[in-house]
Amino acid sequence: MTSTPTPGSPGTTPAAGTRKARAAETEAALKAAAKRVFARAGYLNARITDITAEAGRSAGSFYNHFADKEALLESLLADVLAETDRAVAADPGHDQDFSRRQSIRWHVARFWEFARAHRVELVALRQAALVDARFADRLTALLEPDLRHLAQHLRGIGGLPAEPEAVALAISGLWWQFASARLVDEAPLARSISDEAAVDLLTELTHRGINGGAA
Amino acid sequence: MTSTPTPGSPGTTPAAGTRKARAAETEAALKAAAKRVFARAGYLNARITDITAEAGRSAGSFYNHFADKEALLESLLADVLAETDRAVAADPGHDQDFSRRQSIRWHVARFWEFARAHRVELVALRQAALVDARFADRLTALLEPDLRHLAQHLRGIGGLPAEPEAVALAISGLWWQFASARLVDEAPLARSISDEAAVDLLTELTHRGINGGAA
DNA sequence: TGTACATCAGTGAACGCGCGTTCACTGATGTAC
DNA sequence: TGTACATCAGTGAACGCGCGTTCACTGATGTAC
Repeated sequence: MTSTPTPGSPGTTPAAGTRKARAAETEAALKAAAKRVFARAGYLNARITDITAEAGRSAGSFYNHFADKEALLESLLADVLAETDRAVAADPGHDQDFSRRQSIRWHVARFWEFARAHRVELVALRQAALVDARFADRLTALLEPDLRHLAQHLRGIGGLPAEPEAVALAISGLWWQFASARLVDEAPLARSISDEAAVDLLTELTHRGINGGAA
Repeated sequence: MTSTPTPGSPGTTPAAGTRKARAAETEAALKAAAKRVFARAGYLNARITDITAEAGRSAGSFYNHFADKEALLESLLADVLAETDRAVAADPGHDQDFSRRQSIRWHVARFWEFARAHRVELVALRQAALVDARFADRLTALLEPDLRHLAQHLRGIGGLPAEPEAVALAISGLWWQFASARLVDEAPLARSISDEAAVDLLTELTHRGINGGAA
C-alpha cells in the first residue's frame, strides 16, 4: 500500500481514536447537549457555555464545530430534514381522499409522529423565528409544503367552508397548535390526553370541518 | 387635577403643564412608542433605547416610569385587561347555546375583535412568555377563563368528538392560531382573507366540529 | 406679590454586567524521511 | 522502524461588545414665608 489509509475518506466512519473520530464525537455531543439544554431552558435562553458545559467540553471547543448558536440550530434542522426525507421516501403512496376518515387519520398520525419526534428542534425553530428573520423564513419554508399538500387534498371536496387554501391554513394551524399545547407547553389540560386520543380528536375535528360531519 | 390647561406639543409650546401632567404625558408617550417598536421589531428584540428614542425622550427618562421592559409590558397588559373588563361589563347576557351557529359566530366575532385590537400586546406577551416563566404564567392565566367559558358552553352538547375540555382546548387553539396567522405573521396566504371571511370560516369549522355539521 | 429654596422630570455620558468570542497554549495524532 | 516536526482538537482565561442601568447635572415647577 502507498501509505496509511487516508483518514478522511468521505462517507466512511473514521476509525475510533483518530482525530476526526474525536472531532465527530465532540460535535455529536454538542448537538445532543444542545437539545437537552433547549428542552430545559428554551433556545433563546440557552447560553453557549450552557451547551458546552452540558456536553462536558470547554467553551472554546464550540467554535471548532459551529460558527454560533444559529449554525448549531441549522445543523439540527438539517438532521431533521434528512430524517424526514428518509421517512417520506420509505412511505408507500398514501390515500389522497380526504373525504374518508381513514385517510385523514393517516395524515394526522404522520404529523403527530413528526411533531413528537422533533419537538425540541421545532420549538427551537419557532423561538429563533421570533427574533431572527432568517429563521422565520426557514419556518415558513418548512411549513409550506405541508400546507400545499393539505390544500391539494382538499381540492375537489365539495361543501368546504371556504377556499381550500384558507381551510388548509386553519386545519394546519389546528394541528400545530394542539400538538404544541400537548407536546411542548405541557398545559395541565393537555397532558391528560393520550396520544391516541389526540390524534382521534384532530382527525374527527378535521373530518367534520371538511366534510360537514357526513359519515 | 388643577385647572391648568393640558400642554400642547412639547416642541412648539413649552406650555405651563404641571409636573404630573408632564410625567403622565411622557409615560403615555413611552407606552405608545413601545407598542410601535414591539410591532416593528418584536418585544424580545426591542431595546429600551429604541423605545425612548421612538418616544423622543432620553434613555434615563425611562426609569422614572418603569423599572424595566417587563414592567412596561405589565403596564400595557393592565391597560388591556381594564379595557376588556369594561367591554365585558357593557355586554348584555349572550346566547349560550353553542348548537346554534349564531351563538358561535357571536363568540368568534368577540374573540376576533379582541385579538385585532390588542394584537401587539398579545404577541409581546407570547414572546415574553417564551423567555420568562412569570409571563408564561400570566399568559396561561389570561387564556384560562376563556377556555373554561368555552368548555362550559360545550357541556351538554351531544355528540362531541371528545371531552368538553379537550374540545375547548382544540377549538381555542384553532382560533388563536388562525388569528395569529392572519393578524400578526402576515403570512401571504392569510392576508388574502378578509376579517369577515375569517370569522365565517372559524365559525363554520367550530360549528361543524362541535355539532357534526348538522344545521 | 416677590424672593429663596426644595423638589421633580428629564438628560445623556459613563459605568458595568453578561455573555459571545478569541487566542496562546497543551497534549495527542499524523507525516516526512 | 525510529526520530523530528507539523497539524489538529481541545482548553479556559481574558477580552470586548452590546445594552441595561445609574447618576451628577439642568431647567422648570412647586412651596414657604
